[in-house]
Amino acid sequence: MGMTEALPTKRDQIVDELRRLILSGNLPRGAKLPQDELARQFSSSITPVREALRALEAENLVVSEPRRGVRVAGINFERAKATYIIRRLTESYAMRRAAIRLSPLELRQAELLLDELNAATARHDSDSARQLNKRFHFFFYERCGIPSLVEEIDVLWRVFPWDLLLDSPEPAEDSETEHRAMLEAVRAGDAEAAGLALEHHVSRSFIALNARYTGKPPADPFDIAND
Amino acid sequence: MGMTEALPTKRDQIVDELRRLILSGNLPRGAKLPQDELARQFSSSITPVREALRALEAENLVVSEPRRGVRVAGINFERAKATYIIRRLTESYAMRRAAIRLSPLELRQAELLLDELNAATARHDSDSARQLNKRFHFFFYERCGIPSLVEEIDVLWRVFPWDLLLDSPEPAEDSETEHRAMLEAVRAGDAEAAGLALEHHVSRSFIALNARYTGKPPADPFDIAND
DNA sequence: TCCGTTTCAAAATGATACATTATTTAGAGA
DNA sequence: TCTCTAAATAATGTATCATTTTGAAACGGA
Repeated sequence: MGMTEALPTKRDQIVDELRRLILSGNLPRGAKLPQDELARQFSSSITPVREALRALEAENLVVSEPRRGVRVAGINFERAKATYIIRRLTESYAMRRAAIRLSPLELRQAELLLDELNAATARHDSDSARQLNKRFHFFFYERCGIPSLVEEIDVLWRVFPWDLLLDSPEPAEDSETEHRAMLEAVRAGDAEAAGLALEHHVSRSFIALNARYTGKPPADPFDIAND
Repeated sequence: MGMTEALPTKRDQIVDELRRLILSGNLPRGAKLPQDELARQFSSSITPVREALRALEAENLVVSEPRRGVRVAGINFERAKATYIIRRLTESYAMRRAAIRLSPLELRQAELLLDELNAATARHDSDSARQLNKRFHFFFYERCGIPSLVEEIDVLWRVFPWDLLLDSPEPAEDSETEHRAMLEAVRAGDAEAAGLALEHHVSRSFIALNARYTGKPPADPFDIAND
């Protein structure tokens, strides 16, 4: 077979694993990341570790002070807010495009995905749920007709501080309802409704986070007149 | 004084210098970047060079194929398209917010900036023109009330492949008309009109680029039904 | 000549070891 | 307890080497 096998280098494996550990909350914000210890844990020499840390530094996932080492980057709520705003704008645009491009078969596949996701949520399998949530969202985005845009949205998801949401998981019913609304809007071929459903989904998520962090009343922070 | 002196490491110097060389065009797109040669040129060992290349890779300034080395990133028209889309969405949102926040004094300042910009364009001072263009745009964005969002827009402008526009500069009259439209919409306090004016500005720029690169008729690529 | 295979050199990756420098910690002395 | 000093710690940088892969050159048969 002409399959070109992906040959991941050790440094890439370390980058991916560290990113996963950070975003999943296993490595708390501010934790020190000593090269020799990482090398031991990843069964490698320090050379790939040092390269991996530079890559993560450029992603703003870790911060480095010269000669003092590298730490997991602290929470930057303001940055998270900007990411939410850009996610909301960009993903709703992709959603509008996808809404008029999905075939009936693909719609059925999306529905099956949603069922899987809801099942995982119901049995509190948060690992599967998160994975399926991403697959459900990207099932639409990937059909927006602009691959490079999907790539950029993927970057937004990768750098998104998911661990912010860890301690107080989102209300499952809300998410379920919103996902269903997105699906139904797409089924109806209503691009505008699909885009709005996604905007509402992202907004509601941020409003909850915002209220928890700032203690402010849940006014819509996306309203151009607010803040 | 409690000034903490910045102590640049060698790898940071290499990152900065390579970035400068790439963005200034001294290192052409696609050029190979062999570690040992770079080490020689920067009078360092290979280790700092390898770390520097990882950082630049995360910035998308260079691309690396495993076991095949690192090259200066080539022009990626598809990626430029995604950047245009995200710019259009994000900057028009910032513009809408700014439109209801500018004071009469600031409006006057914006007008003076625009006069300066038009003057620079008229005398074909493209360096000043580009700088003033950015100042004019960001004069609004910076008043949207969300600093972190401005930061992200700034990243979009920094990563933007401006050299794509080098050989055929934009029609100056179009830009001038559109800038004026933005300003007048803000003067009227019409957030929606200001946002739309900016969307039109970005769209028109991309349509021209798109036509030149793909030879396609100038259908609006932002229309969700197109492509 | 054209095409595929073999061989070989170059380069990236990874592993060690060590020097240098700055930070942190521990401890002695006040 | 506080401060200063000294050792330990850790990051940075240098130097070499082994391994693996790629790219190209050499080779040989159709």
